[in-house]
Amino acid sequence: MKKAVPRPQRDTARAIYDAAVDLFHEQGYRATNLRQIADAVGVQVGSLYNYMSSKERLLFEIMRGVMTDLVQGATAELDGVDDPLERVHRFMDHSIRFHGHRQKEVFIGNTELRSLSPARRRAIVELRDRYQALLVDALTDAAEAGQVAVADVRVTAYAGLAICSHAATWYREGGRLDLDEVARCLAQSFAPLARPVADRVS
Amino acid sequence: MKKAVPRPQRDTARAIYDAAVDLFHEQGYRATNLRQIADAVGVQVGSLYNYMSSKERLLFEIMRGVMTDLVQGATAELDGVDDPLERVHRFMDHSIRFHGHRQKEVFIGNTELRSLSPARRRAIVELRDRYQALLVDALTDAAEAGQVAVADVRVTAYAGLAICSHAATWYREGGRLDLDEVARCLAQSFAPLARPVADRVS
DNA sequence: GCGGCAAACGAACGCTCGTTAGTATCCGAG
DNA sequence: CTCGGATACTAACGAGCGTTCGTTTGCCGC
Repeated sequence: MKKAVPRPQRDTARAIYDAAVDLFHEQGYRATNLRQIADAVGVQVGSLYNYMSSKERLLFEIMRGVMTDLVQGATAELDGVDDPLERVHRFMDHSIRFHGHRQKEVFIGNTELRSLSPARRRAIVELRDRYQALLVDALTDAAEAGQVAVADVRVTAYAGLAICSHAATWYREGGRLDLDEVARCLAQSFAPLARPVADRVS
Repeated sequence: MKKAVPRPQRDTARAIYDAAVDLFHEQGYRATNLRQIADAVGVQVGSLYNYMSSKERLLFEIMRGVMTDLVQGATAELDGVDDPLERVHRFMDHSIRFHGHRQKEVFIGNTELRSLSPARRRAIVELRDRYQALLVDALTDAAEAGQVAVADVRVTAYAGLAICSHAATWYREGGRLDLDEVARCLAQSFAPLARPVADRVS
């Protein structure tokens, strides 16, 4: 009677992941129900449970995946770079690009922390803290080396992180500027990386 | 049998508003149910409807209130100030303070746009656009006057706005720094407002 | 004192949602 | 050819939620 035929060549697990990313990004985790995800995949609700153990677990996988990639990417980017200010620059550049490329997942990661159980939230927060520490440390070194003058390293770092994560909310691929230009302009908007403007009036 | 006694001197409408701000901020709009709000107020669920027409309307009132105050406050702050760069400075300073003082409401305003019906969302977006335009315009003037060198005015403005709104997510009253210090440090982290550091290496 | 109104109560409705269970179908290994 | 494991389907449960409704209570002006 009904076609319980698995579509050939279809990776359902991946399709579920992608649909969840899209919908969580568009509507938020709480506002998205599993029937919407099932529809997007082209499957019945119950079938989702062949691939996941719970809705919250699905959210967690998304967040852990993107945060892990973010930490590893930034760490790799800084590897072998000694100059502190250059480290700050690399961090910002990589972060902005990452937030542009994986904007939906990053946005979910920044937004849905509250939707996780305490234990899972703790795991994500730990990744986030490791990521943020990379900038705080680089900035601290740069300040000690006299490369930048900041009133407070931690607060300044928050400003830099804000610039990066905010990009995930407004950047659109194919927009007026490409990611290269956006990354350059945003990085320069962060005071420690601003080129000294010789001709600046006062 | 039951005490249907209105507590004397109690402004229930205000109590509902305050409880909603707290809970929406802590848990998000979707994750908060009216029974929690009623509990916080000390009232039964049904009684809430003596003061509001719907849950979404309550959210809308919160968002409209804070966004209106933000636009008006920033506009007043810039009134009579002619120097473009000074306008940028005033905007940032006021915004950061506002985001610190009314962090819960502002956070809700930045976060729960998705939870509004299209018509209500449009009203809030319009307020937000007016607020953002203040910075974009000031920055444009400053660039044209040669006071700052920016690769792209709009993107640079987004960086400034990011710094302000992000403050609502991490600033805590009574923390290591008071709001004055935070405002000064954050504003200086925004490149157009960074003091030229004469002794900066390279 | 009495009538009316504001404000609160308790109970219920109707719907949505995450999750589970039992069953059917297909494919590949033996 | 047949058996078993993936994978999908249908159906349902049970809890939670926003909202409505009829009733009750107490205060205030007449």
